[in-house]
Amino acid sequence: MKRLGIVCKWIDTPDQIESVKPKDDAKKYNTATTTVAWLSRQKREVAEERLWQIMEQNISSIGLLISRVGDLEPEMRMVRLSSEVFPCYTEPAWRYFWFRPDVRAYAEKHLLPVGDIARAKGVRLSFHPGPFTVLASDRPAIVELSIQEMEYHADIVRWLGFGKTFQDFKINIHISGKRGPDGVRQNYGRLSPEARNCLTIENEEMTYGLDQCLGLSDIVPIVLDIHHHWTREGEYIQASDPRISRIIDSWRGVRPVIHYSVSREEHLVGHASDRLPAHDALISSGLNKQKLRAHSDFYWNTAVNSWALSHWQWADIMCECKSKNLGTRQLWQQAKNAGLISQ
DNA sequence: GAGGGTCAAGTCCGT
DNA sequence: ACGGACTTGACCCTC
Repeated sequence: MKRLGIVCKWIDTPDQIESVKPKDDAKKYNTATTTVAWLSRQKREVAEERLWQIMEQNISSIGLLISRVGDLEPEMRMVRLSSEVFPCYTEPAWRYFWFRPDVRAYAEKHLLPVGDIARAKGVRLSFHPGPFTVLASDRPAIVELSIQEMEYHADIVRWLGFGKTFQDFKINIHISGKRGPDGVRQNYGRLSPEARNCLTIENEEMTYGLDQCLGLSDIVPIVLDIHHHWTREGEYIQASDPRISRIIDSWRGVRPVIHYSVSREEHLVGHASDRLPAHDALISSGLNKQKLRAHSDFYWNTAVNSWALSHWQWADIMCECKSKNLGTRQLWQQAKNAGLISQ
């Protein structure tokens, strides 16, 4: 099955890109969170009560989200879960809460049925820990926190009943740190088996591009972000490119996932929506890479969409647009119109 | 309820 | 030095 994925959030209308209001129906599909600052201002009892309530609410919301995604057309049954399922899990002041036996017992009991929904409905799941997760950092303390962050995600994966086989669930991060690919390689061995089963590495727009990521392809699958690659190299990489077969090999038989986003339309003033933007012309017109990085709300350029869909033959496509499921459906519709979806 | 300030964390680029 | 981009815009508080 070929899939297009949805990232982290469910919305019903474009105005919810900004924010989902408390009484919006979409609220129930999305995770709640809190802040360290707010928790620290409360009495311990109040703070713990809030964390417990968020735990219950978020287990419910990811269950509803996965279930809803599982009712979509088969080609859209893929969703990235927000990292905020259990907020402050790796925050030193509140970590103790999440390691309380009663909290873990609750998580274990109630997350497994959520994972069962995903398995029953064929929903492909993933996480994308935040940019603070830097296994290749040259600062040892950051590496420690990053391993904790990976293990936080791995705990949830395990409770959901995944992480048992290679890439039954994806936890994707960047290289990012000064130690580069070797830093990832060295710390890879410190991860739990479940975290290692899930780990993938994605190419960045600025620092570590596809070629450097491919240096890790013997231990970890490579997630190609085609927009990052375009931003960094100015190249519309083609499915026939030899590097693609190296990426496919890194997934060892599992269908790869790539990421697809497009630059914001307002940064490409007056650009036709049916032509591929020319990277060199944009840069020489004074647009910097910073501007090219920012993700659009919708998939406004049909030519870029067609190029992205040309990769669908070999990979599932995670749709990183601000309009979330609305943008995923937009791309799905273009795929259907192009005859890429049967019936 | 709306609006504005605040929010754990790394790393980079551009001003 | 600092804002903003990536990662999840949501929460909290005041009016």
